[in-house]
Amino acid sequence: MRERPQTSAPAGRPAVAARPVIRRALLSVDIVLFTPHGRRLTVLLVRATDPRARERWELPWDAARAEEALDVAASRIARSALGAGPAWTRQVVASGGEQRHPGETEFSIAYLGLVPAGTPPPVGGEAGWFPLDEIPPLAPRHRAMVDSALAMLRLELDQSPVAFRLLPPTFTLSQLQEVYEVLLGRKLHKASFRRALHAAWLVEPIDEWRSEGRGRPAQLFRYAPKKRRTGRRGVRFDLLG
Amino acid sequence: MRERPQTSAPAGRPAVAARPVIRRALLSVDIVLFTPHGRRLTVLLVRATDPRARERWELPWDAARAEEALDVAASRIARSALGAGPAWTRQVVASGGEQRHPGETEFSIAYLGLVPAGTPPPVGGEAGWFPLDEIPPLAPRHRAMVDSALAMLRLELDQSPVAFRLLPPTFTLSQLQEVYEVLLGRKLHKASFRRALHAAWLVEPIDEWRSEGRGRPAQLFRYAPKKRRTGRRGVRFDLLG
DNA sequence: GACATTAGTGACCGAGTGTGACTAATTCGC
DNA sequence: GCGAATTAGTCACACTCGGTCACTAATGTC
Repeated sequence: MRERPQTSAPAGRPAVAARPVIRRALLSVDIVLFTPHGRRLTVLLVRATDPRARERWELPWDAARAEEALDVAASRIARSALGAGPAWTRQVVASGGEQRHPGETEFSIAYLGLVPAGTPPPVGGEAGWFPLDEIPPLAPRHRAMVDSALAMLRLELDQSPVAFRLLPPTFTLSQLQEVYEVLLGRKLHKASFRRALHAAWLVEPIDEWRSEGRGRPAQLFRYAPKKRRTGRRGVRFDLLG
Repeated sequence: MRERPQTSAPAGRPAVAARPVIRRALLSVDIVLFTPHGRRLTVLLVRATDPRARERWELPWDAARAEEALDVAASRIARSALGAGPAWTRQVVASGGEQRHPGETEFSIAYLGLVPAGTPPPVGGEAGWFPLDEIPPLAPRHRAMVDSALAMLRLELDQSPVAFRLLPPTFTLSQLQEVYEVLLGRKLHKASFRRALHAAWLVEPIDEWRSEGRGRPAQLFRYAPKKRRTGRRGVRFDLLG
């Protein structure tokens, strides 16, 4: 049980006890927006809103609003930073006061968002897409959010069909595989990828082919999940140490 | 980019601009404490701290404190509710105002904690362990936290060696398997379980046997992780639909 | 038409997993 | 004492899954 309000007597309970008075906290919602850029994954950063440090970059963020759900806030902040909303969002982690936040907020809730390839950053150099290995120095809490968001994204990749949200309604399997490779940050073997995809009944071919430059034309597919996987695996002990 | 503070001029930036004024929010930290009770998993609930609804149950919670890290707060709240600290904690989810919280806080950060079997609830009927299928009605946000915490616990089971924290330093493999079964909520096959455990190099036998009632005595083991698994799996498409 | 390039599939192999059956060592009931 | 019951522990088989190589197919380039 949590600590009692000081008004409650140690032995009995007073007939009318006051509710505990809770101090209000500074709480931000921050979003890590990813988009593929060629074969690299990039993160959206904006110029610091603190006018005393305009040369610094930071993740898009805003204060949490009591009347607004957290995921709605994340989408709003993304739309506000980018013009368009993300194709998918997910909560990543909440962090407290031990690491500095650019807005000096006490607590922050980080979201992850995916944006389709080709979405331009807004005008005027106030925002930009940064490849993962070229991210400028960030406030510690924002730096940790980027790392956590990337880990969460890769965990989520084989749980939900997030990759399809980065593609147009019809796509080739090579396009799909490239999206997975960019998000995972590693190459996949073509035959393995297609075998797993086939077993999952996630896509269906349509009667169209697309020829892109040289090479054999590729059949187009569309996202059409059919079966549910039972997926009853045993214990896996996938530990690291 | 997020909305500008109203003090910044629409065209240029004033020479000295004020930082955006952020409204403070009511933020709680709530903890879902699990412990095995026989072959069932149970959750710790305490009497509502709101004196106007003492007959209701709720999860242990308290307001977040700016000077205290969130995981430290979760441990403190657990210790305050139970006397002893949990063997392991993990952040589960942050939730906003759409669901009611018993303390009427605007935002909450839920933690999950594991407590070794046999830890008694504190005196006086102010707290109790409830089996998962006998949980009394809770505030909507707390009900959702319990469900999320259980899902998170099961996800985490094959990622980190959490089950070992519920056991004494030496244990039999049947004990270990039973802990996994209680946490997962389903039976496991003995041979599969031991084969996977052996492959993961997590335990080592010690030169002691324990006889519990009838049946062949079981060898004792201790947690002693040896190797690191490479664990490079391909894409898995473990979707539900 | 030879070649490069991209798409797509088949087949093999080894590792991993679900499962039933078996042996081993103890207590309980008689 | 002795068999039945009970729990511990292992083995072996079948099947699946995932990594890999090799091959065919269809296009553009020269």
